[in-house]
Amino acid sequence: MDMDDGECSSPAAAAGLLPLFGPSSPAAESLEDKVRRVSEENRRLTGALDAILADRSHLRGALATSPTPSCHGNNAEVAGAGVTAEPRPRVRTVRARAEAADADANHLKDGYQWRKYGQKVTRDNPYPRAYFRCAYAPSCPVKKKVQRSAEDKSMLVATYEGEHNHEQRAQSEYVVSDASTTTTQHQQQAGSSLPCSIFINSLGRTITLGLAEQRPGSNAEAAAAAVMTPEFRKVLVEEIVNLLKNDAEFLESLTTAVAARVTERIPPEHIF
DNA sequence: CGAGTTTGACCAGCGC
DNA sequence: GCGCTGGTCAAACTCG
Repeated sequence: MDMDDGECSSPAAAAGLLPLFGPSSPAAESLEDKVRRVSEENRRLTGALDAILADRSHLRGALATSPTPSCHGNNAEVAGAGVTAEPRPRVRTVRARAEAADADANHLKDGYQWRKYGQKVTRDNPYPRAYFRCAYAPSCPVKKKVQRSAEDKSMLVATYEGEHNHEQRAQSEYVVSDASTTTTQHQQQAGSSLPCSIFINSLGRTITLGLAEQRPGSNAEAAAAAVMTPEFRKVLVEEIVNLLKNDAEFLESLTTAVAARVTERIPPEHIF
């Protein structure tokens, strides 16, 4: 998904144009126009998602037919989610394409500082798994496991465990979607939780979508079917739209682009 | 010299 | 009980 809009930062945007999503939008663009454009954007995103989902379908197929991968250790910890009433550490799985600088090390930039405390070669993956703790706050309970995908070595799979008890976002990268809990819950809570992860990198103008790792005992085919439903895709698009609305950099770029478009349409005689 | 990383050892959980 | 596996520890090492 190409989010690169080119160089579009401007002093006007920095000075603060009228808010695009606010109640006092300029009359230059009618509400219907805005709705139409948002709908078009929605369709465009849906199309892009179709392509992504199609690309993932063969992986899901392999997942459904192969013997349960990664069915020990950390995943076993997750396997009980939903079975017991005990609160468990929040577990999120994020897949992201490794940047060139990260290609050698199992580093996945997510805005937090991490300290590596271990590395292990696991049975199902020839690539070593790295273990990280949050280095920002010693008391922060969050842990992260990063391992290169065995299927696509350019993909890094990061598993986050727990919640940060502090605020520290050093970069404009947000890990947004929750890939925790069981597949059953994904299906039941399709309106609030997606069985995949979304990784938005505003700096690189990229969005990476990834399916969550299948948990032991989950029905991979059912999960794949759930992913392909129009409801899921609608929820996914809504999630992305919400995320982009909250992304200051994206909003700034969008505002600037819209301002430029509006300026183009203003007759020269109306420009001082 | 201090902070961060590496890596072998150790421990706990699980299945047989 | 034993072996296998993932997770963690901590001493040694590296780097700025």
